[in-house]
Amino acid sequence: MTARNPDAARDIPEATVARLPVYLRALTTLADAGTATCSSEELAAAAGVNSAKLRKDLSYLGSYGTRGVGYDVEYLTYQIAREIGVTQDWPVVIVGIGNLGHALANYSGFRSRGFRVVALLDADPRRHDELVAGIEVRPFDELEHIVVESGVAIGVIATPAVAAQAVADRMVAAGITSILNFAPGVISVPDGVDVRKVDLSIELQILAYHEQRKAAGADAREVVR
Amino acid sequence: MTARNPDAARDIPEATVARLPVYLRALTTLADAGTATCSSEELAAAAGVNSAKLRKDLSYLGSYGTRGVGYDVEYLTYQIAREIGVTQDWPVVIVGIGNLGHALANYSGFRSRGFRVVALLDADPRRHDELVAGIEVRPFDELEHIVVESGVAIGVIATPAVAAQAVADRMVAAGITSILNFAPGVISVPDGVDVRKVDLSIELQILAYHEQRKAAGADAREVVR
DNA sequence: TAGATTGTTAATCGATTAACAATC
DNA sequence: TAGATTGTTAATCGATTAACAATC
Repeated sequence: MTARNPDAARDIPEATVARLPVYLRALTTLADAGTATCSSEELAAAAGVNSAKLRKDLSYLGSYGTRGVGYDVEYLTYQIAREIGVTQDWPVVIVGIGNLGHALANYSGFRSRGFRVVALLDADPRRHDELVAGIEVRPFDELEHIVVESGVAIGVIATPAVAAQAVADRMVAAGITSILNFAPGVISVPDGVDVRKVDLSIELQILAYHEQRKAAGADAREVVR
Repeated sequence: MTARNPDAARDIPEATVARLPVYLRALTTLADAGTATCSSEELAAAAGVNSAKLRKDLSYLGSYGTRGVGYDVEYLTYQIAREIGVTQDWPVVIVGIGNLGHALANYSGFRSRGFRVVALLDADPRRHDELVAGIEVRPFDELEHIVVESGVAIGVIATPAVAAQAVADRMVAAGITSILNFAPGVISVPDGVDVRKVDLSIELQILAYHEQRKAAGADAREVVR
């Protein structure tokens, strides 16, 4: 291996990192619409942020725009993709091929956005050998083997909550260092392993909180009227 | 309607609101394990945050703990549920019954966490009358009717990206004021409507960014060795 | 050159954290 | 009372934003 990307150490704020994929998606939309160049104002609108924030975010990556002109869509797309690390595909395993696992395996955006599903694993023998999105479902015990063979660094957990911690432990032991967890509840992992969590009912509850306050305001106005 | 919840106006920071559902989940876990009382330290551990943050968050709701003792699990559960607004069920419609819509409709955590799926809608006639999770899939055109009849305030979009904006527009016109969007891409809505977005490939790209930096560090160490 | 737009500065705002007085 | 733990304060840290000098 060679020494590369020496400025990878330059640290980009976490809030900015979380928006880079949003910019990438917005740039793709612009490119599909035939746009070759865009201003920070246009790109910000497409991404749903304000332009000051966009420019500040991009400034952490470097100077990829032209004053008075804007950004070259293709060039900026490449620079952001490179910074995120999705100029090549990352091999991914999905564990838990229930309803959600099916949906994830079939998600076509995967491939086009820097990821390649190399294996679908499930502990239930009744699911084995089934084809999902053209990929055979294999026993969970093959995890270690697959991680080593395919150089998998990222794992997706789509199991029921009770199984999630055990799956995470096995993933970490096998060498996986990034986990996307769709199972409800907290999983704990050693330092150096990143976990991101997607929880449907948490998202809905956050909406419910705001919804309740809107309703409370409406009630109050109703009473006054 | 009666005037209620006068302190609903007291504003709770957004970061705190986003964690309240996490605390609720952690409390449920503790209750299931038979725990009647817990310290901020224990609850924080179960929720995956530090205890100072937990206490600060809870302080926005009121004083529901006992110094020297801790929190009564059942009482705190109720107080947080009340604050979030999930002491009764919110009716929800899901639009787009593909793989993901199926998974969402079948998600059992829905019902137990304050939500009730009242309708599944899809624009494709071939999906109509199909039963998903015991609920009949109905034409998208019934949206307005269902929203009014069932008093739906929260809508879930699980359609392909191209349809998402049109669905959102119809939802807003029908009176929905909170949207959970699983379709990739930005949707725009008027002020007063809340949108939360769940995007699989964005989550994976955030993991990829950190993964790449771990790999870069390993490379550098490799070269030095 | 004149107009446009970036990249950066500096002020402001919000979130986190440690420490500890209050109090059970 | 002594020990434990909350609720709050205040300091710190990180994120957002407006404004504008730099520059195409």
